[in-house]
Amino acid sequence: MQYWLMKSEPDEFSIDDLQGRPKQTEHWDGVRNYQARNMMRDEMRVGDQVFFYHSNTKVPGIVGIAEVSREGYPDHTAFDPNDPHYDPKSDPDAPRWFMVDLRYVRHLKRTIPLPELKADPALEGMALVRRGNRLSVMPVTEEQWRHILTLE
DNA sequence: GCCAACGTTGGC
DNA sequence: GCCAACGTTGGC
Repeated sequence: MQYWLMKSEPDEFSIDDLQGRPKQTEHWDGVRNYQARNMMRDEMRVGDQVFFYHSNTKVPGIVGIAEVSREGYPDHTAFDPNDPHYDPKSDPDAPRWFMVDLRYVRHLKRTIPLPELKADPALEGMALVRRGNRLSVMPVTEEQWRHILTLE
């Protein structure tokens, strides 16, 4: 069992959107960063637990939990010229970008705001709180996972 | 809306 | 292979 954190702008796709999808499941498309791509393509496994993080919003923070329901497969939005995430360099025969499917698990009892995560000594070293971090998919250790759940 | 941090692109 | 220019992310 592995743990992850994935960011989304709630104006684009929120945890409420995920909860409202058929089977409470949606594919996580549009990631165009190689580090994040590699984790989705190579490392994430069905059943892995994911913190759902809202970025670029009034109160950025962890809002809930999802789980991986399908392992990495090609991100088809890269093939569609009409899609905002279109990438002409991604070929269906040699896809450059990958995604996973996530299934909604639950909301946290409250949003754990970013400043609180940053101020927490137990979370020092977590990728999320490192300066200038822009990764949209990152690993979370089991210790960090458990600790964050004590904060809700 | 501003802007720091960072990744990518492309000229050389 | 270097690095300046540029675009994007995302907190504030």
